[in-house]
Amino acid sequence: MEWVGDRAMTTPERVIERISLYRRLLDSLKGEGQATIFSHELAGLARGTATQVRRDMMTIGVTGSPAHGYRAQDLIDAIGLYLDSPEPEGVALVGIGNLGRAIMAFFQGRRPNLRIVAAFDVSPEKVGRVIHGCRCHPLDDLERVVREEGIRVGVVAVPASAAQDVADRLVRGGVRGLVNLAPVRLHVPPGVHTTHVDITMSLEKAAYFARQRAGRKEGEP
Amino acid sequence: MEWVGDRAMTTPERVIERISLYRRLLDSLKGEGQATIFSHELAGLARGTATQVRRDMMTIGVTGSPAHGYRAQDLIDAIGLYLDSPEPEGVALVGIGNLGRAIMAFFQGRRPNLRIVAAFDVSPEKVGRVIHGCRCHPLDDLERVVREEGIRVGVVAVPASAAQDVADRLVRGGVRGLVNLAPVRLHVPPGVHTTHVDITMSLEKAAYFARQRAGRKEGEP
DNA sequence: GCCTGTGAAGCTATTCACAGCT
DNA sequence: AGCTGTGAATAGCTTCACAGGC
Repeated sequence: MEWVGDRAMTTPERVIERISLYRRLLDSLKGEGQATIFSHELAGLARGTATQVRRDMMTIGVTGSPAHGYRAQDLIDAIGLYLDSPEPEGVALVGIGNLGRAIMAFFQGRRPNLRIVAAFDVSPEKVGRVIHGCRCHPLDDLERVVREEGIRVGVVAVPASAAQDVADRLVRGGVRGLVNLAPVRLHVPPGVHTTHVDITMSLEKAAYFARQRAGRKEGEP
Repeated sequence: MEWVGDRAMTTPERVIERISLYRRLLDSLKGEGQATIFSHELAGLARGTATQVRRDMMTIGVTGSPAHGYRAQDLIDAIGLYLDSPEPEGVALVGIGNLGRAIMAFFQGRRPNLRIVAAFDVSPEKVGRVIHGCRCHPLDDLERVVREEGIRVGVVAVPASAAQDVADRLVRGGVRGLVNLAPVRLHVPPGVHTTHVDITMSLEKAAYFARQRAGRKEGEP
């Protein structure tokens, strides 16, 4: 984090999104044995511009060399330092329907520092089971478990009608960051961050822009 | 749509996202019998500002009255005119895992104009079945079916390793708008729009912003 | 040459501020 | 008084352009 005077310069969301993406790209790159990368290469993978990549590198304090570009490991480390919490962080997942299970499956051992450690559902037949290595609790225990485990991040994967109630409980339990997958806008107190993942909206958007074809030669989305 | 000369003024993504959201909010509002709405009310629901709502109204060409605000039905109609295709539009969904099924379930009769009409999967035991009223085809038929049905919008809900291949097939079949749920960046030819829905990224972002504490200061050059 | 790092310029999106209406 | 519609101002983000280094 950068500071100006005694005020924290909070990094823009867009930058956080991009460096999260960079890390994933670099991870898979490293699997292929590539040790260094130029800004224009990373830009190509991330579908951005080289200048923007270099700006982002400035933001996270990484510096490369004109001869070889950036060392992939440097980037990964710097991004980790920038994005991750120093200690492992637990995530609560609420709603173990198809969506919830998809998220669990996907997150399985993906980032060691950010693990789904508790799941919640109203459905009694899911409670008590262990899905993808994660214990399932009844919804009524949400606030207590979240507080006891010191969980600060929650994922809302319940139907729209239940989303606000679930968010309220999570916040009461101490959660400060939410990912909401329900197609509603949550109301949360100041100091709690929520990012909305709205698949309906994305589909409508894609349909709209699909119908905007016949654009001139200009290429980039 | 606005035009400048003979060139389409393409509406910014952000605006499309917001008006899609407005419509959903208005739909549920109408269910409760509210016929008119002020900009500040809609802004409250959408977590935006009243000015921004009024700007968006300008964009889609809706005008309200100082006395009663906007007529909800006017807004819904105008948004439909702006966002929706004149004829019903089919969507192809690729990947019938948890994520794909969640999307199907959610979209069930949601927007009459935008329906998932074909699903695809590699897994033989899914093929041939009808899930959520939608026929499941083998992946090999993707290009043919998409072309035959004139499908222009596709949803990629397959594992990361398969996403680019699926996207290529969709595009070859004639798709011009993609929603990608896999955690990779797709490479598509100019003229094809893709919107990325990246749950991993959202989670990392939420975790980052949840942690607004006085952390380390970035130091050594 | 081709690269990085970065001040400055250029754009885009959002907000301000106020005229005009009811 | 309270609201809409909107030019003007502002804030935020991206790209340009070039100095400096291999």
